[in-house]
Amino acid sequence: MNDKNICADPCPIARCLAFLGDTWSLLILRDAHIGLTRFDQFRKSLGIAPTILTRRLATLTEEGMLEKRLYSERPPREEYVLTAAGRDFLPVLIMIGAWGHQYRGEGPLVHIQDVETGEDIKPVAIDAVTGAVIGTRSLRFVMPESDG
Amino acid sequence: MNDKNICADPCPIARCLAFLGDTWSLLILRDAHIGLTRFDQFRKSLGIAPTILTRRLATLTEEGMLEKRLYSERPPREEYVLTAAGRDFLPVLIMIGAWGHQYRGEGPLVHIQDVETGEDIKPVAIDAVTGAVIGTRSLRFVMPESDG
DNA sequence: CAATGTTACTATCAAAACGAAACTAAGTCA
DNA sequence: TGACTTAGTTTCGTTTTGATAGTAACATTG
Repeated sequence: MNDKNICADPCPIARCLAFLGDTWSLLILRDAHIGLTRFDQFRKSLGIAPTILTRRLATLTEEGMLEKRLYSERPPREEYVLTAAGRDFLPVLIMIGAWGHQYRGEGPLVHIQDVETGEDIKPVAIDAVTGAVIGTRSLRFVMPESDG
Repeated sequence: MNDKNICADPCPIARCLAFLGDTWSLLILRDAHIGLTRFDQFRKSLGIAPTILTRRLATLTEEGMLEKRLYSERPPREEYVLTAAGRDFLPVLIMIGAWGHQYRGEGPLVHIQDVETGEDIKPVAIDAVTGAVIGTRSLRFVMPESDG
C-alpha cells in the first residue's frame, strides 16, 4: 500500500485503514478492549511473532490508539493501555464481530454480553439524525469542495 | 497471518478479519458500496496494481462478498457486484468512516449524506437489546462452551 | 552469590506478498 | 487493416512476514 497517498485521501475510511488496515493491529485492539495490556499477554493470546508485535504496538502507540504506561519501577516495565481514540474504536470492532457472527458463525463462538443485563448484545449501526438503521436508506458519498 | 488458526478461532471478529483484514479488500468493498463494479473502475479509483486487484477480487468473490456477473455477451465481460453478505458489511465501513472522521478528520473530507434528507449522517452503534450506545455500558466477552 | 525465572524485547534469515511496468487475449469499431 | 477497450497475466526487484534464537535488566530462590 502507498500510505502517503492514502493519508491524504479525503475518504475517512481510507484514512483509518491507512494505519489500521491490518489483521494484527485490529486483533491487538480487540485484545486491548478485552483487557490485555502487556507484551507477553498479546503475544500469547495472538500467537504473533514478537518482531511483528513490537512493530504493531509501536505503530498503534504512534497513531494514538495505545499509550505506554509504567506499571513497575523496579524492574522498569511498561504496559499498553487504550487511549480515548482506542476506546472509541470499540464500535468498529463490535460491528466487525456482528458481521462475523452472522456470516461466519458456524461452531463455537465467543459472544458479547451486557454486564448489567447478562444478555447478549445485538449490535446495530444507526444514523442518529434519522434514527434509521444503516443500510435501510440510500446514502450518498459527497466529495469535499476542492477549494483548499 | 496464520489464516487456518484464525478461521477456527471462536472470536467472530477474528473470523471476519481472517480474510478481510487487509486494506485493499476493505477499500474495494467501500468502492463497491459507492457503486463501482468493474475491474478498471476499481483499478483507477484505488491506484492498485492489477495483480493485487485480481487476487483481492478473487478472494472477495470466493468468500461471498462479491459476485461475478456477465454484463455483456459480446464481447464477454464480467463485473463484480455485492452479495447480501457484502451489502451487510456496510455498517462496518460506516463505523470505520465515523472513527476516521472524528480522529483523522483534518482537511477536506468525503462526507456521507442521507439521500432523502440531504443531511450528513451521524453513525452510532447501539445495542438493540438495551438501546444503549456501544461504549457506554460494560461488556463481557464470553467464551463458548467447549463441549463440541 | 550463583542459578534460574520473568518480561520485553532484538537479530537473523528464508518464504511470501507486494508494486511497477510491460505484455496478452478477445473482441469492437472505423 | 489498425486502433481501441476491457480484463486481466508475466516478470522481477523490493518489502514484509513468520519462526526461531538470543539479549538485557532485574527479581527470586537456594
